[in-house]
Amino acid sequence: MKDKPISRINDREALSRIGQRATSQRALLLELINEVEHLDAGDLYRRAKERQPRISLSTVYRTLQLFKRLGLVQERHLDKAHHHYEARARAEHHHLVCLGCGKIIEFDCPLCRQKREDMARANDFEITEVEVRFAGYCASCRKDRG
Amino acid sequence: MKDKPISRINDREALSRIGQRATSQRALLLELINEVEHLDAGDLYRRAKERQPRISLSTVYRTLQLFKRLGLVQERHLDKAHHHYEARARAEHHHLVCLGCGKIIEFDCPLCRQKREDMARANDFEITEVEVRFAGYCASCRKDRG
DNA sequence: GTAGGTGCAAAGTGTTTGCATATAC
DNA sequence: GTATATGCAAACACTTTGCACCTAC
Repeated sequence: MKDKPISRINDREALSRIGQRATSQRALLLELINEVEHLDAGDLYRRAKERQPRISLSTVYRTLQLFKRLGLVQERHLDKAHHHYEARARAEHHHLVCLGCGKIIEFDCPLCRQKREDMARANDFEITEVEVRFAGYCASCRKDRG
Repeated sequence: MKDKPISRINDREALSRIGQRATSQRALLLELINEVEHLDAGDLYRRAKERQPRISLSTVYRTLQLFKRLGLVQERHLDKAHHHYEARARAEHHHLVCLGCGKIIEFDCPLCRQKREDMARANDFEITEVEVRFAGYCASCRKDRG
């Protein structure tokens, strides 16, 4: 089990520090996003409801938009159906996804970081999002498919 | 303007050669996909309708699924709202997207090809999809935002 | 002639929005 | 007290599906 970011005392405080109203919903969602990886809005809603049964799905969506705007989370496109979100504090990393079982393996790619620099310079772009996604089938899913 | 793949005589023939019924709708859609890049289902539908006004959106979706299954097109996630499709015959390449004006710059990345190999070997994966997406703001959109 | 494809309308998803109520500050 | 966030339900956009008719082979 991973440690929470040590710099954060608690989520309400983190919110007010950046000038946002610290509602219980926002604090809870921020906590969940920092605890669990690759959640989509539905996952987040289900988990949030366990602790705060009256929370609504629209609040989850609105809060995710807010967090995205604040740079607290990053949106990922790991499968076609939904967006996944992960805490932005984490180091840049990428995803290898199994299309059979949905397993996600994270990896680092220094070469991609280099490529990003090169592309930004060559095209006079300010690059703010990087997404490298490999997908396929893991060993055991390959076995199952024959 | 790019040449069509030279190996293809015409799209009806291409379809029957792979054992699929060569309907006029399929031939038209195949042609459009080979002509224009990064179309989404809606674009494709609108363009197809110009030449075949009775074609339906469900046919477009169903045909895209078929083509995907046959490996004729590849699905891309260039923005959140829709999937984009491109002809698979083309060499592996990636996308730099401007979040301001939507401009798409394609690029090649030999280093990513290398990384793909490494990841496949290290994790015993068969990697079938590779997606590298950089997004940000081009020079003129940066100017507009101040 | 028959298996399979098409068009249409209806149903499904995931996501956004309008509005009255509730809450943080 | 007031500006802002929430919950709910309704609206949206994209995609899929059921079914009767049509078409390629």
